[in-house]
Amino acid sequence: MSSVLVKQIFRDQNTYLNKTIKVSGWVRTIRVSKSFGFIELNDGSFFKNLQIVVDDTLDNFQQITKLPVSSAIIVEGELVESPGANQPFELKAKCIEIEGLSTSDYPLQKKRHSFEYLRTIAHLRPRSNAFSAVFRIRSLAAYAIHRFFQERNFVYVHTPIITGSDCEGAGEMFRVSTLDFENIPRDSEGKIDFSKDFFGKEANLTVSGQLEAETFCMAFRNVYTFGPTFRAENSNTPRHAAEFWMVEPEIAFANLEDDMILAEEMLKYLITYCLDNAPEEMEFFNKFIDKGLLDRLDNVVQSEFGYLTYTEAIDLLKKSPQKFDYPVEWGCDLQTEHERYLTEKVFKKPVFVTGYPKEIKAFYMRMNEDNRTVAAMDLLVPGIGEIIGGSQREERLELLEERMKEFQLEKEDYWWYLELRKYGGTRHAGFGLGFERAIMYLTGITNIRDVIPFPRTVKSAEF
RNA sequence: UCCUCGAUAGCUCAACGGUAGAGCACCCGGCUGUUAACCGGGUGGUUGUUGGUUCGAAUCCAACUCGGGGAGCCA
Repeated sequence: MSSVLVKQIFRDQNTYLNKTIKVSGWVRTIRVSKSFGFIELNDGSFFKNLQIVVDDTLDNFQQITKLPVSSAIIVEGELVESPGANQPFELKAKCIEIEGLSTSDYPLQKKRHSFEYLRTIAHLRPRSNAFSAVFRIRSLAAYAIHRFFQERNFVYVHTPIITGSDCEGAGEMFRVSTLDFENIPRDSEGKIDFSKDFFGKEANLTVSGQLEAETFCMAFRNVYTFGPTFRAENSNTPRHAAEFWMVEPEIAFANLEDDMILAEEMLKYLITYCLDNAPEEMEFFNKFIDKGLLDRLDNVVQSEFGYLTYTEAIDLLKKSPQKFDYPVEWGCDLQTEHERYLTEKVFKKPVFVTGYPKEIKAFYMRMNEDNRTVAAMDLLVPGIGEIIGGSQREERLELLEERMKEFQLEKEDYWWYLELRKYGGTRHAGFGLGFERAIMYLTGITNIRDVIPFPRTVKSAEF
């Protein structure tokens, strides 16, 4: 007899009810009396457990009742309606085979553990309810990203993880090198001789696939990247990791408005997909992690996102009755407290801020008519802050070169990027979505370390 | 990197200058429909590390390590 997945049983119970079936999984908990007992079995396919009823007609009943938590077993029995209130059906075991024993010092107990503790046992935490839910959502969300773009004929580009161009100034980078640290080659000026290194030049882990994505954008029109990204910043916050995943679409013949429409549709698609395909997990988050989660997500899906310009935002903040620690002045970057005020207090939903002063944004962003702001947008969401940053790209070669000069960037280092403007460059735009921040927003989990299977952060790369 | 709070049993916490405790977990026993099952008993500690103050330190002080929260940087 072949095994049935617990998810199949829950989704299609009429097919299996009153039939003899076989399931396999791990013991989450056992409750026993003298001659009968209950096992909660989780087989990994589904968030919920299947209740197994055992009694002393089983020839290994004594052994079964003493199984340590997390033992792996194979159960054959009849699926029947359950008289208990907490489950619609249960499996009356006829035969239980022990696949793999656990031991009584198994660290996960059947009570609530702190996220801090679970982080110290990252190899076991996917077996807990919360992380089982988080990582199934992460998987579904990744799939939803691909579906969203593929349905719209976007081409998925694998931009390089190792990059030779120190582009963008998007952040501190991790160096990639095979040089012998004990014996570093030097040139005649005493500087490190990277011509002796593996790539014959300095190389780093990517901080963004955007510049490479733009090359494919000019060939495939609409493209996206989805992969790991690295920042070597000494950030110690619940929202930053050294290794994280980013989604970066890039669209041709498009302006900033098209970019924002795409971002809004993508986020709504992502939320809807997870609500539709993992209702049990989403209910769990709503019940145990963040009581207002489902209401908030529903609100996001239903409502139009807010829009305002940076200049309007500054005016709003200046008129605000709320006192801020940092002064508000046109030309300054918005502080976290300002962003939170806008998205949490004023709009109470996701809000796009556009048209930032050129001095505080990257060189590739398109100059506006006023010659002092650029066509940039940040999407701010309640509880997380900035979740998306994007812009229309500067397609006018002279203006782009001028901006690079202001940023003291060498034209030669960006020769291929500049050629995109030379050979039939078009209006184009794109954005970056922090995948983990999206997962945090979807689940209500407040620490990025708890939405990454094995998080890498400052002073931490265990597992 | 800065500010701030914390570290006591496997886990979550109490004890706040005078013999280190509870709940859960775990072990033993009981229980014929449990739901973080229940009832009875038991095991379990160099109080993060190092140094200092004191007759006496989990408790006061200092440094370090690690962790939480806030800020900066950003996604």
